[in-house]
Amino acid sequence: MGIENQLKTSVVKAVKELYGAEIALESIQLQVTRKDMKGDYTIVVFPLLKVSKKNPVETGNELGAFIKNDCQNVSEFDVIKGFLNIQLSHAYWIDFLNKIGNDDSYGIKKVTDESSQVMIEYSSPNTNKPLHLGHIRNNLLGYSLSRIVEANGNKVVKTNIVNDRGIHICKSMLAWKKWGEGQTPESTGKKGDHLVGDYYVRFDQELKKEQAALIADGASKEEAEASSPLMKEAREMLLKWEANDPEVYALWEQLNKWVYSGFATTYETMGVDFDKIYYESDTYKTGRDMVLGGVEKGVFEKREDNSVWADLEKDGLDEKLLLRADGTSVYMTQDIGTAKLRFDDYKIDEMVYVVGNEQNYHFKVLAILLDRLGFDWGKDLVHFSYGMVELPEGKMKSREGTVVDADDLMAAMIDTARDMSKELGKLEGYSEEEAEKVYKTIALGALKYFILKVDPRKNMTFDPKESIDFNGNTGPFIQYTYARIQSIGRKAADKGFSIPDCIDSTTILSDKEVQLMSMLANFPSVVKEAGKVYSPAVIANYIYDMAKEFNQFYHDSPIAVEENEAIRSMRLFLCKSVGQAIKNGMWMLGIDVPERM
RNA sequence: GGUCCCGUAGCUCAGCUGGAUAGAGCAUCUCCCUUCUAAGGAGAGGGUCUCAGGUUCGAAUCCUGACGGGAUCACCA
Repeated sequence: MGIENQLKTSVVKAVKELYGAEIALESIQLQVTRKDMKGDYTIVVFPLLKVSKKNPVETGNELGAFIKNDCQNVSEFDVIKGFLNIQLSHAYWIDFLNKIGNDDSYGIKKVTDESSQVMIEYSSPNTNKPLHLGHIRNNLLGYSLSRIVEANGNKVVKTNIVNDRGIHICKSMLAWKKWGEGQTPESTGKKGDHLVGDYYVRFDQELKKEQAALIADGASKEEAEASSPLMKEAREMLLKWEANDPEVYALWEQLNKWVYSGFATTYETMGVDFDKIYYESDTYKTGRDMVLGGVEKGVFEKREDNSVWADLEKDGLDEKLLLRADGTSVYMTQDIGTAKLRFDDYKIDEMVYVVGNEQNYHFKVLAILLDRLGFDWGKDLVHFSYGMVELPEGKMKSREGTVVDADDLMAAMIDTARDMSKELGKLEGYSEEEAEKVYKTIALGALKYFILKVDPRKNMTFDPKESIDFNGNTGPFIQYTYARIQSIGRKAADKGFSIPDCIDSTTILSDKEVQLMSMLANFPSVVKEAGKVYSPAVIANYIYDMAKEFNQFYHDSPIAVEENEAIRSMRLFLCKSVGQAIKNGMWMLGIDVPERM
């Protein structure tokens, strides 16, 4: 039985014996004691006054005395106002540390054959332009989420749906064909996704020019948009693509190949990956079949013009188009098809979509539609809805060139990490290659932590200047703490001290040491909470607190240089445990920790 | 206009299943490297938790309303 339940059980017993009342275990308010107060756990006595019929302090004292007597792990208690603060014995904490100290996967539950399987969709890029800051948040959240879900003992399938089809793709294809002069990533030395992205921008520029010319000739804005030859050409290209025109198809394949190789590099740098990638070009037809099947089953309605609709009025929503009059699919159709294929491929107990909150409505509708089509999990699908990333000067707008490119951002941060590291002279003795690896670890750690530490559902402001700061509440601060712990281990080894496998139960502990152990003890429940609310931020803030706490301990307690052997051993063992928890927590964020920095 | 989300220090954010004196980081100002990594530690200043009601022994946290900001309501994706 865990300590929290021991304490609660003891309270129930106390209430019964002292006041003759039966209370439910769950009704007891037990919390971790505030850091600035003496004690490890706190029982809030206010709710118990009804049965004790005494004042808070008196009740607290009576309960405290009983519990101290009843529960052997309790060594002290004191009552402040209506709060009963309980202190556990040092022997309890040492026993706790001995239990977890040698567990490399502390905080991470084992995945077994019986575990549920959770599919997590994230990233989902368009193949007409490179990844930007918004995608970074998506990718980091999705990846971290997959780790957190796994750490909670679930099997995870990471998946990506690539939006490789549609008019936007044709725009870059057309522009490259018209003005590309056969340029390739090799001939330009450009990453494939950037090259294709350039032509997407080019299309937009040329289109604007064309429309401006039409308007100058007296056409209205609407007329200009409707009659633009470029747009017409793009639409024709889409039709040809759908009809499998060999030339268009070959062009599409070539540009996509470039984009995919560009994306692969970006994903690699970012440190994310997928177990299974779906392509919209493969799923949209299935979606169309599903919708037509729905018409036959009578759950959708076909109109005179051949368009297909879902009536969502009884769900309090509007009508939703599922197939256009010309039979082509829309966004929703594709998601239905993708869902079908996924469920054919995997046994999925839970489906999580990591998609921005601007699509809340879309997923609300999707859940209803999947449910109507007979997917058991349809109405239970999880839309992990995260907020937008804004810049200090406002929203990112691709047309105004205020988009922060993912590759540029990561490269800039690696440069900063390199400069700073060299200036501090921390990596002397490392080869160029080893040092580069550390720079990258630090840079990506800073970026990932910066983004993951904020509550995912909130909009966040990304200040490039601030993200490059490696001091304070940052990824590098935590990485540094980890590196420090490793350094202590090396120092101890140099002096011929080894880290013990367990420590003696009579060792005396300082308040700070108990505080650290108590924080370590919370790790599993933090992981559980993060999994429940799908929030990497919960993990991030927890590790930060732990690192901060450790640095205070480090500052005023000698560890490897401590003279007393029992204390030195205990501290080394504690260091190791904290290091492991930091490493595992960072793993859940998808952040690596360096041995030196 | 309907629906949904957000509003906490100058800035960026924690805290929100109701509990003790509302916490960090950045920025500003002090101090600490002849003990293990100063990417660190200690301290100071900075708050009517948007506002107004309500529920409660107790509200930043729950409820209602207002104000401010955002998203969405396409035969776009």
